[in-house]
Amino acid sequence: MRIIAANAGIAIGNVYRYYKNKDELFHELVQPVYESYEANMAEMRQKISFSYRNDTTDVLKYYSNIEATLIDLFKTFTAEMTIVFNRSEGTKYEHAKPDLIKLSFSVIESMILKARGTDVLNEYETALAQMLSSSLVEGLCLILRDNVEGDTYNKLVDQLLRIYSAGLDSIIKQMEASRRDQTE
Amino acid sequence: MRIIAANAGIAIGNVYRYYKNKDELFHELVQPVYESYEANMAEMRQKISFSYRNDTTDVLKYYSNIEATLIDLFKTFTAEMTIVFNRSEGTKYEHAKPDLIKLSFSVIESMILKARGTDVLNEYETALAQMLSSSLVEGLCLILRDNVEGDTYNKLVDQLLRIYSAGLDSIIKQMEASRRDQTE
Amino acid sequence: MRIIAANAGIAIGNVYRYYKNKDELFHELVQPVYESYEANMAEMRQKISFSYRNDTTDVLKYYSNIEATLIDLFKTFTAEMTIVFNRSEGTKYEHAKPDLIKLSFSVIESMILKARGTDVLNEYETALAQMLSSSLVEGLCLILRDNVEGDTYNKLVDQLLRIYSAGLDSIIKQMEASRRDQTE
Amino acid sequence: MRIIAANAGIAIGNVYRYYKNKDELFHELVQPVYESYEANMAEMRQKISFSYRNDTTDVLKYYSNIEATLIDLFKTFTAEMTIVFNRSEGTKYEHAKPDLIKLSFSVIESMILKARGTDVLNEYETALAQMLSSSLVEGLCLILRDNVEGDTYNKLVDQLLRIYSAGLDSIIKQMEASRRDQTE
DNA sequence: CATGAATGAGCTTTCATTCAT
DNA sequence: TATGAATGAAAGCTCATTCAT
Repeated sequence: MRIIAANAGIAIGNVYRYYKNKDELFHELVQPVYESYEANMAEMRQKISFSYRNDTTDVLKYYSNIEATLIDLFKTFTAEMTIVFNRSEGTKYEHAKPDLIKLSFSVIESMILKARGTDVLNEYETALAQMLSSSLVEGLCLILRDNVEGDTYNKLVDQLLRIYSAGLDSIIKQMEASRRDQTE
Repeated sequence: MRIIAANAGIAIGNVYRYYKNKDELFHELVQPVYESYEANMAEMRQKISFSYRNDTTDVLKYYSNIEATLIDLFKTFTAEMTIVFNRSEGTKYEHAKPDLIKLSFSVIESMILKARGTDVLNEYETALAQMLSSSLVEGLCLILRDNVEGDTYNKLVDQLLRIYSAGLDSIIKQMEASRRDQTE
Repeated sequence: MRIIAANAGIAIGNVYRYYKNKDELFHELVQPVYESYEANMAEMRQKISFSYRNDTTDVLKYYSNIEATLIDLFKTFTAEMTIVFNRSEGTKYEHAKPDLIKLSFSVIESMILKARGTDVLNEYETALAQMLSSSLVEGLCLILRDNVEGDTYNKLVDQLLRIYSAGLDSIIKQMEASRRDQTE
Repeated sequence: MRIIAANAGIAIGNVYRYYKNKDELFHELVQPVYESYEANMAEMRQKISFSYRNDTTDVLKYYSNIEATLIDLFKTFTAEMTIVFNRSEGTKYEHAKPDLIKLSFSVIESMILKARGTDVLNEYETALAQMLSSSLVEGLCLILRDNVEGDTYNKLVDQLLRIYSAGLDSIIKQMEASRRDQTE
């Protein structure tokens, strides 16, 4: 609190005029960004569940959605989003990153289920989907964390998404092939 | 220290019978694992620099090496390696993960340089190589962090490496193509 | 306690077989020496009060008595007596040195009273007697503290007593002279 | 620190606003007084070594110098000087009293050497000079410790110095006499 | 009897928080 | 409103004391 006050160029006591305590200061800072993130997440979930019902499976499209949202948020609130994603253990924001991973997981999951023609993922498939979604999200976080310039941002996110998309494609094809083999 | 003692089910004073202070407890725990990791890193660096001189560029092979080493260490010392990789800010272990990323970076760098026929990466290529190496290492960390069972470990790491390898291949091909275009 | 046990060459726990706690160990060590000292003090007080009544004023004789007693005790129990005289603040032995000083004071006091022909010391005389007695005792303590060899012990104590005795004599004579002046 | 804070009537945390830690509190208190003392000691040493070269041996004069210095310091900083002289074991001030004793010793030593016509003190003479200097210094400390009023201060110190001076004189004469006996 | 691992009260120090000015 | 001196809970650490072996 001393350091925060010093950086703000005000007296320590004065911080408490605007924020009841350290916790409130933290929330007041992160809350609006987090709410914006949550709203976008809800929208994305809806879009994705809609496209399921309409049998569209263009993965890249969903990810582009997520991408645009995140890039926007990160560009505007880099520090806050970094806190939400990487420094929120023990706060109510700690589920932010896991939520994004869950969303990503559900997309990958439905693709695998379609490819395999089954209803439930087996143990390995679950681990695989979990790994892909979390490493992808982690990768996106890294890009956003390390790159200041906007143009590079977009290019790198595109590259990463393309890599994961291609990787997922090949995994799906593999699965479809092995499914045909088993059927014959 | 109180919490550690409580978790260990012993009195706080007793912790100090076995570890001189909080710092020593930390190092005593992490040091041997870290040393093992450093030794493996040194070996990997040698192998990689050797293969450079002999013009072998089978990326997968290097990554398999790194993979095997890390998997071994993480399997045996999951908690300690997690600390070294994710909780070592402000300690002498903090460069462990960056070092691995640097190693990965140098592999990717040399591949790009060969494909482009140049000596130095431009700004975007640097950002790309940085992104690929750090997201790959982060992905490996995630797998190792989240998966207990040994067999799944290996399969997932293989998958991730295959994805990045394929992604890198396509990027390289793209670059070679654009190079030919420029030359003609 | 650890250090004491280590010096004694026994385990820490074993110390508590013989001494209930640190306080008791301290008292058990110092008590007998202190009692011996107290007994001697009582005796000296009696002798001195006896000689008062019999109008003997050979100061040196009383001091020789105190001297012999202290030398004996210090020679036999150097460490313990040093504790009693110099390291007993906050314990029941803390009055040991003040008591000796008081005794010495009472001797000097009675000599001054006789020389001045009065019943009570004035403020300056009190301070003087206090200074002489305490510095003498302190001097004796120093000799006993710093000198190991017995023979030197005695010679130095003799020297110091002679100096203070002569000093006292000259002060007394001064006082008697100024008394005569005032009377005439 | 709790006790110091309690005695000061403030909270423990507040002590650390004014003193970085316990050590600094101690030094901040004692340092200026100690420096003043050291400066005076240096001056005294110079004066004494000068008078040696000029064959003046008026002991009383040197002691008066020391006396005036100490009285001044003790009067102004009674508590601090008491700490420097009696409570400084294990700190950098612990040599303060020994230094004063050494100075006093060197004065007495040179007087004895002159009286004896020798170059080096024998064992007994060393012990005697040591005893006289340390008991004198201790006596001065006692006066300064116990007496608040300034006038009494000076008178008592004068008395003590006169006693030791006279005692030293008689010892010196004794030595000169025994020297003549040996020569004849 | 002897041992030393285990205990926990109490120490110095830090830092979020309060409140008189 | 703004200030920063004052507060005290809690952290790391020490050491006299206990107790199972």
